[in-house]
Amino acid sequence: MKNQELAKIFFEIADYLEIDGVSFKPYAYRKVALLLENYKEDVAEIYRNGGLKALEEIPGVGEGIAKGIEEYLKTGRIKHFEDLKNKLPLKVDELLKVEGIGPKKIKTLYQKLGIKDLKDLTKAVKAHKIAPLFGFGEKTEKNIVQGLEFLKQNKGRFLLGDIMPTVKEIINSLKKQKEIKEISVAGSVRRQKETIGDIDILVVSENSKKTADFFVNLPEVKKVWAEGLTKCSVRLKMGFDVDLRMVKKESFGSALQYFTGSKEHNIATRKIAITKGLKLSEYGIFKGNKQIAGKTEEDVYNVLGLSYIAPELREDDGEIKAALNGFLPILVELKDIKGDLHCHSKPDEARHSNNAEKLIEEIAQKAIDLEYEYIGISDHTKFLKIDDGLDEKGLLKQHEIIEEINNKLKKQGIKFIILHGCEANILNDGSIDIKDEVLEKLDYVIAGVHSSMKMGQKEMTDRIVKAMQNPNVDIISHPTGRLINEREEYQMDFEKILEVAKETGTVLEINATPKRLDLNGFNIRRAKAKGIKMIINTDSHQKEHLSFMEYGVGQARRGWAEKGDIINTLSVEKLLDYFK
DNA sequence: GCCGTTTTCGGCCCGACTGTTTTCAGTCG
Repeated sequence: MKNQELAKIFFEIADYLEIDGVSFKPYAYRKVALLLENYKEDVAEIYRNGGLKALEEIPGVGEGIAKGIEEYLKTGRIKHFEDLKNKLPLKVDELLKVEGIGPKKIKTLYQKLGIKDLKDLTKAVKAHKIAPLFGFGEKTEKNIVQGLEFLKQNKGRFLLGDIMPTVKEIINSLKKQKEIKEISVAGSVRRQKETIGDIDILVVSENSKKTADFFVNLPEVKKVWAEGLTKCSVRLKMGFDVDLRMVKKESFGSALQYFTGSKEHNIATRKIAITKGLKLSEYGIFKGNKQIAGKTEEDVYNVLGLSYIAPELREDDGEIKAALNGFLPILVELKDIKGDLHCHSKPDEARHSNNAEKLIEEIAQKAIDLEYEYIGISDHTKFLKIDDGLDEKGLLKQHEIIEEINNKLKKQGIKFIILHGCEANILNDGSIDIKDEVLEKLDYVIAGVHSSMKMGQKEMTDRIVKAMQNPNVDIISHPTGRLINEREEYQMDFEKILEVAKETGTVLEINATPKRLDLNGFNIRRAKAKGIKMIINTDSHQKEHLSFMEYGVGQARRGWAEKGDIINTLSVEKLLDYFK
């Protein structure tokens, strides 16, 4: 899609304009770039169908940007952008990543020292050329050194699922402190973003000094950046930073709203405040000097004339309008989930063990502890030899084992059932690696791509379409194949996949494994818009992984999914009915 | 450059902190 390419260009144009001291235009370009990054329709398609006029229908796109898009689609470049680059031949995006330097400093550094990229900058600080510059100084130079150092060792953002257990531990430790009256995590963790930069925790404390001391001395803490009565910053042993912010009781709601973000959502809410003659900040909503709201988030939204917006929706992507009109979805919740259908019973370390029955019983017990009504065993199949995939014979044997365990549970009077499925392989030609007469005997069939992931768009689309058209295939696992920070999505026509899923009633998986989260929020929203049913599965390879469910639910919520969109909120009878 | 239940022109989010200044610009979240 040209969307991403254009988004990148518009972000860079915004940076260049900012360096050039142009005001307001950067804001306009960034807004469009942000929108295009995740825009559901291909701009090339929009232009083909409706020309410039259609482009201007896109929110944030006016005459100027529409012409820019047209020029790029026709010639592959935008003259305005090329001119800016020629005027200031810098690696802007690279330099902006250095903490402490922004557009203005970049311009000075280029004009006075000819610094064009990180390499030049590193050389300049080593030669102590920065400090003597007008408007700079010793401290600034030192900060740049630190910024460069951090950039070098910074491995990028952390996976939500990797940091969440630690965050919960810290919150629980803090909750036990008597002087803490209110506590919540904020930031992108609260919005359930798939990757996280750092953590913000908000508290109301009756004894800030005591709370601060307790926090910086937690066993998870490796290094303390700052300790104060309103803010403490630490780095954890795991490598990410946590800020504890202590706020006043009467501002807790507005502070939580502010620190939860997103930034774009905050800007939008503040603009609404302005139209009502009010001012919204992290301290509250003010009419003149008088605070009229701020104790709870609900108050903040209500005073703005909005219904309460769940944190997962706060991306300025339509939620404000929906809240104004009372059209917000009632999002699916973890407690709505009645079972998990993607569980492997052959954990890596026990791949060749003979106690299959015991392993399945353990998974079932874990699911019972989670108050599920059912669990589905879905091991890999024979094409994946390295994963000890089951062949037809193995699947039938497993079927008997599961039946036995179910009988045992029944005798014990436990109202819980183990369903039997598999995660079969979609081969290159779209066929399934297990015979249909065996697939038919299973309660359900998941099919997924596990090989030849780099095939071309048409081939891959045809391959998955053919699998969905197999009447025995109920669910497509991790539909796009992406691995966060590791691997891109398959090349495929996702719109086409969605259409065929709708036609065939195929369920698309929301895979809750932290590095997958596939479908992600964006694609979930596209699928929902088409009326496609989804299922949230953990793809667990050991029983502890069943707890990944919360991250899948988080993505579903980011994708505006409601209970009715997710089939594992159904009772087992209705679920099996659906598969039929 | 975009946009309009305040405007087709005149606006465009808010506050804290830092480091450089001597009242403030730049950066960050």
